[in-house]
Amino acid sequence: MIFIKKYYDKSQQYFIFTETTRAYMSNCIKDITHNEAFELLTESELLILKNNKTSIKYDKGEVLIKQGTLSNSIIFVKKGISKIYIEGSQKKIILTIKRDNNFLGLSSLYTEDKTYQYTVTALEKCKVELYDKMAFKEVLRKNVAFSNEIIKYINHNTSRFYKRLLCITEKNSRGKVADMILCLSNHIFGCLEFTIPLSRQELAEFAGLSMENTIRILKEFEADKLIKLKGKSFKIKNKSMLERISEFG
Amino acid sequence: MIFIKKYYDKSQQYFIFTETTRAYMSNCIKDITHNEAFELLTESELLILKNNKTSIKYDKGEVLIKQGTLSNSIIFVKKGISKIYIEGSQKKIILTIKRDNNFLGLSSLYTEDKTYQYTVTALEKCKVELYDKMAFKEVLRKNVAFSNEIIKYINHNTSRFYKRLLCITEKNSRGKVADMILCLSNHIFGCLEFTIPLSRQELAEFAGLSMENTIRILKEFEADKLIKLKGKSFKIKNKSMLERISEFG
DNA sequence: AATATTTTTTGATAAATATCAATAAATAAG
DNA sequence: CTTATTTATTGATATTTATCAAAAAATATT
Repeated sequence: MIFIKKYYDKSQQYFIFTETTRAYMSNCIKDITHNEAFELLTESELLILKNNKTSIKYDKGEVLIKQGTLSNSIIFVKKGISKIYIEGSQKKIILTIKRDNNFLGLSSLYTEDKTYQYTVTALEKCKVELYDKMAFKEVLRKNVAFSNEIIKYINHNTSRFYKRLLCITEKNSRGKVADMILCLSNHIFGCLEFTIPLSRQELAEFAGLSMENTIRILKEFEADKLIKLKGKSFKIKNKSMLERISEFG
Repeated sequence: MIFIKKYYDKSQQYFIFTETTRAYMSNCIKDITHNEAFELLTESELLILKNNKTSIKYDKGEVLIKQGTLSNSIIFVKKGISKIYIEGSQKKIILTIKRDNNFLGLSSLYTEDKTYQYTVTALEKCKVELYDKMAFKEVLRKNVAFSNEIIKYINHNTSRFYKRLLCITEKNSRGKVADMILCLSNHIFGCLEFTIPLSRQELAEFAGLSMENTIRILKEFEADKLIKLKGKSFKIKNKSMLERISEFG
């Protein structure tokens, strides 16, 4: 159980450590979809939602949720990838990238602060449904199975943030970048080759680093044949090494 | 709205910035107590909990919840302060300090991963009640008002972590230490003079810094008459300056 | 296609923070 | 009360990371 902290060192091996007793666990746990929640609703409850629903299409770059505005809606993203981020006074940090069939805004349910805690923008064309929060809460009050399913989604989200917080405090910059690449691969795209809808600046905001540093590490990974880069297209060539860098870096 | 980032500079003023349009918002939002939830329960529901309850006393330093173990209980802390932290492979990070009348383990409800995500240890003598998770879930299923109140607690917690994540990524070390002091003052002790039940190492884990760096900054704050230190006893002497350091640092 | 604009990349440098080592202070143990 | 042990502090140094500036590449505009 003793790990001697190392530094990623091109000349020798990547790592020097004594034991490897733990299996690798990605910090980016698999996301879950939220569509099953609707199956728990009765006809009349579905009708309440239907009567208080607006369907909207967003183009790439458009804002679905703006941090600080009143949270009047619960959003269900039917189609499209979006990024959730917090805007600080000087920096932005991308909390997560969300795929289809996910709720947005659940974390503003029942809070004293009636505003959204984060901003969400579309990374590609998105089809969403806006549910009036009052109506949504009415359904929550009526249907306890639905309510508990929502708890499940919220807690799943929380788990991810615990991991993220640990990642950000504990890992060095290479570990953060490796973790991000694995997260994109495992969680968002589900394959080893993908094209990201993010700029280098956004990648940096996702990793929690400066843009220059992020780029430099990506290039370093490329030079060491861990990944192949071409603009926004990524190819993972040595996943297990990335995992080790993510874990020990 | 333009802030010229500064560095805390003893010789001149602490900060150089052009405008101050935003009001200070602590990153450590006031914690809420969880005891009102019980008032939402019927006699029979209270009985279910009562029949599946164990009352335990913990001494200082004892582990209430251990990260990675099966989450079989929902804990209600009746009395005493505890620390919640995540154990990484090389570092620990204290998520928060919890006071009386708070649930622990709510974030493990309905998650696929059946284990606790964090460790909780008593910082002083604690009186807690362990509720069997099955029984707790049964009550959740029966009582939607209770269930929604639990959502409220979970989301309140989430809000705090968003702020914490931002704090950790955005602030420099002085900002982090200032924020921590304000958090202890506002949130945990509710006054300007208090004695912390934490070692310097634990303070560092709370701030997300090395111990040496944390100590140095504390001494710096003391030299600049922002705080008065004596071992574990703290006295805040210039709160507004700490707030500015927390906000701009 | 030529030009302007933005994004990405590289290099040099400065700043921030962690680490290591040594000492001092506080607490515990005998 | 003295000694041992842990915790806190200080100083020196190395490492990490951000920042600034400039160049290259990619994209958008005319």
